[in-house]
Amino acid sequence: MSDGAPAKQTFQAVKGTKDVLPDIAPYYQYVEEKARELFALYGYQEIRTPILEATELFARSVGQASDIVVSKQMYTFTDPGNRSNTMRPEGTAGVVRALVESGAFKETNQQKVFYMGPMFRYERPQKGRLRQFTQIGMECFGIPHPAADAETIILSTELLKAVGFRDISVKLNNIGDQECRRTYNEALREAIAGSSKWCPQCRERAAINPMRVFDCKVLECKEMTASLPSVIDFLNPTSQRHHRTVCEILDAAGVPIELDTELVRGLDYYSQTVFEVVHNGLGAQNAMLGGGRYDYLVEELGGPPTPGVGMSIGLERLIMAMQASEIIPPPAPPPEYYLLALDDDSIITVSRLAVLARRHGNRVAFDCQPRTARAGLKAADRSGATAAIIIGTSELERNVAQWKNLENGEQMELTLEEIERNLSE
RNA sequence: GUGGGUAUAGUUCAGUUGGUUAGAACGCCAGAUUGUGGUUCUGGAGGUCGUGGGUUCGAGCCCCACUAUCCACCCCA
Repeated sequence: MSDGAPAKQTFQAVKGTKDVLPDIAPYYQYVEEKARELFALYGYQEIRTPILEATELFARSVGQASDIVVSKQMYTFTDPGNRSNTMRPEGTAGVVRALVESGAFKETNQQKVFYMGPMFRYERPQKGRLRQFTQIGMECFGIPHPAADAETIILSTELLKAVGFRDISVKLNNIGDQECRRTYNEALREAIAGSSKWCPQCRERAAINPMRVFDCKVLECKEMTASLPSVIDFLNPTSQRHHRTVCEILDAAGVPIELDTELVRGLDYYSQTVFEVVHNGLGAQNAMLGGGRYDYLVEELGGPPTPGVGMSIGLERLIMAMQASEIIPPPAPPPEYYLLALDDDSIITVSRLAVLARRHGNRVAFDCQPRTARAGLKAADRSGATAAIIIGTSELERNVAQWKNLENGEQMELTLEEIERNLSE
């Protein structure tokens, strides 16, 4: 500012955000590509909704139960027009809003869509938890039949298999409809009130969201949850049938499932099927994929009564799991040719050759500046190119170029015409 | 919101009880080869030791605060 050494300001990524540098980007591309392939096979269409939504949309979708807590974990701000906006913390609400708003549900209530993109939650970062993270998700609307639940789970596991995971198992549960859950929650409250050994937090959970006691990490509580009533015993006949059919279809499809009556989902709009896939390389936040049925959400968000089932994948967690499982995405293909200009006079000719080769679909590396033969070949070698084409003044004068095979080291002198012919293949 | 760990070169990390000029590996650049890669050898660049204060004759090391980061709790759409 004043005198002395100028202080150079440096910047770093905002807390809880992460750069996807070129060494990691292939993981994202690979998973996204596999996901797109599968969504196409299953007839799911892409939908892209804004990152910004009216705050009220999310406030409504998550309901009152976790209202206070959740609102603190959202990126909410007042825009210059004095409207309260929120950066989406999840994908489903925006998708529902878009389909309702566009009138899609008036033509047919059956919609199969997928999305992928960044989500934002204002939370304390830890392993597997960022403030900006990426989700790939899918939603199937309008089909109450358990076959839709099963298809969602099947696609999920097929995707994980396509990415390269082996021995994956889906944790599956059914939490009934709203009526079942009301009676079940009451039973839980009673059971928890019956013992004084629960931790203070579990006592609080009993009041707000009793099923969450199954997530408690206190050892004593964990032991006690085993003797709590099971949700399965509170399912009405419809829910029982639904659950059984989902299991039967998955069984027939050869999808390994692991029934887990302690698997819960907090929010009111969930119903029936809930599922999750965890991976043990992920730390405390070990779910890499989760989903379930939500037959009450569309109506809650102002649409016609429409059942729905969906899932979403936490891409960063999935990638961590890939790394823990040593699944490596295919690397970007190396250049076929490495074009090397030894001096400034050769740049125009080499640039022209690069354009020619690329127009014919060849991957070409070119430094866009003169390099010494030593530095250029070193770089060419590292690039993985199979051949280097070298031009300096002595080649320029004679209208030739050196063609060097980088695998066996053989080098020959070709006329520019011959080079052009080769690069046009 | 709560608790614990960490912060030294581009990266991963050493750094003795507090002692002179802060090191290694990898990477980068260059030379050996004045226009030819991989292996090898030699050399070089690159650090406000996170920031600010304190203790001390002396601090990368000890103390305090702040910041960042990691992990866990809480919560988990």
